[in-house]
This record gives sequence, C-alpha cells and structure tokens, in this order.
Amino acid sequence: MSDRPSTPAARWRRPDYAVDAETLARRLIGQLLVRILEDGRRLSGMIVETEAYLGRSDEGAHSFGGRRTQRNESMYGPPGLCYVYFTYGMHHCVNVVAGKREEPVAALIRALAPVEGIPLMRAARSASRRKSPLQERDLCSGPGKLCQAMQIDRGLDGRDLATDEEIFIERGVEQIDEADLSRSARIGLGCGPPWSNAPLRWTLKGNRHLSRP
DNA sequence: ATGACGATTTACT
DNA sequence: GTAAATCGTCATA
Repeated sequence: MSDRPSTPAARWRRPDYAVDAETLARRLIGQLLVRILEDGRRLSGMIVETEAYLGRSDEGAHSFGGRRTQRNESMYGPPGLCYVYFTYGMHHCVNVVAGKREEPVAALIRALAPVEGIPLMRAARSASRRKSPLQERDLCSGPGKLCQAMQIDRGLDGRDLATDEEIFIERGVEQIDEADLSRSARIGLGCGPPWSNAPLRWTLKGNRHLSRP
C-alpha cells in the first residue's frame, strides 16, 4: 500500500512557467500558492488576482528599458523563479518569473483566498500596526498583505518554484472558466498611458479576497 | 554621501 | 476621497 495521499497534489513544473507573462498571469488564477514554514507547517491560498509585467518595453515594469540591478536580478532568471521585492519601506511583493532566461517578464501575485494555515496567517498579520479588527478578508487581499500572511520576504527572492521546498505552486482543483475572469488596468503604477491602463490585471470575478473590485 | 522614490497599507476627513 | 508611515534601493555627485 502506498503511504501517499489518495489525491496527490500536482505541483507546477518548469514547462508550466515557461510561457509569456500574460498567459502565466491568466493561468495562475485558481492555482494554489504554497508556503512551507521551517517547522513544516503549511500555509496556502488560491490565487485570485494577478498582474502581468511585460519586460523591457513595459513602462510599468521594474525591468523597463532593460534595467537590471541587484534588486530585480531574479526577473532575468529562468521561468519559475520567484522575484520578491521590498517597497514603501515596509511591504514585500511576490512575482512568478515567466518567459525565458534573460527575458525579464513576470506575473505579480496580488491576492489569495486563504486555504491552509489561516490561524497562522492571522497571527502574522496581527503583528502589523492595526486598530480595526482583522477579518479573514484582510489576510491576503493585496500583494503586501499576502506576503506578510504567508511569511514571504527577500529571503525567498530567487527561489525556484519548480524545485523549492519552502515555496511553490500546486495545481488548483477547479478549472477556471474564462467567463469567471475579469481583466482590468494594473494598480499603483507610476507611469502613464498606455501602459498604466493596459488590461494586464486578472481577477476571479466577484471573489471577496480581491485587493479591489 | 545624499536625496527622491515606490507594482502598498492603513487611518482619517 | 487624502495623507502618513517608513526604509531599501538606485541614480547622481
């Protein structure tokens, strides 16, 4: 008899990541972002909101114009790396690198519907400066929030999601129908049109864990 | 060495 | 709706 679970979770492998950023952003919706803590405890959430960043030509991307620094080096790595950056002096954001090596394109994970380890997420999020009571919808409904809840920081930058033991993507149980998705402009960009209003944000329609409707 | 900025979050009017 | 919080990072000197 096998000691494996009867329904083993299928983990994303290299070919799943080796697609263009828009395709990756679209396909990540409905998948599970998994974080294994050092003590083995498991946190996870279903991805409900993503954004695509298209690389050198994209004024909204950290890699616009081929900009390459210590901070964004992971964007130039092979598909499947995770690019974690720190911003506004207090928040981390996590991306999944797409495309090919040396092609700095990625999908930003902007929101999750919490699945596993919700009490741990709550504890991690409670550590933040906060006065109002913490609802479940406050745990992962934004790129900075989900990193805090999932304990993701620069220590995970450059990890390979295809092989890493602490952070990876598992195939979601449900097939997401195109009719259940919305596309809209990306949030928080410093650039102007046309890149600021290109429809490069994907959301699971009507989900309550979105960063914004 | 210095200054400006940011793929955000939170609280407040 | 607006504004503050807060600091690593990067471009400039």
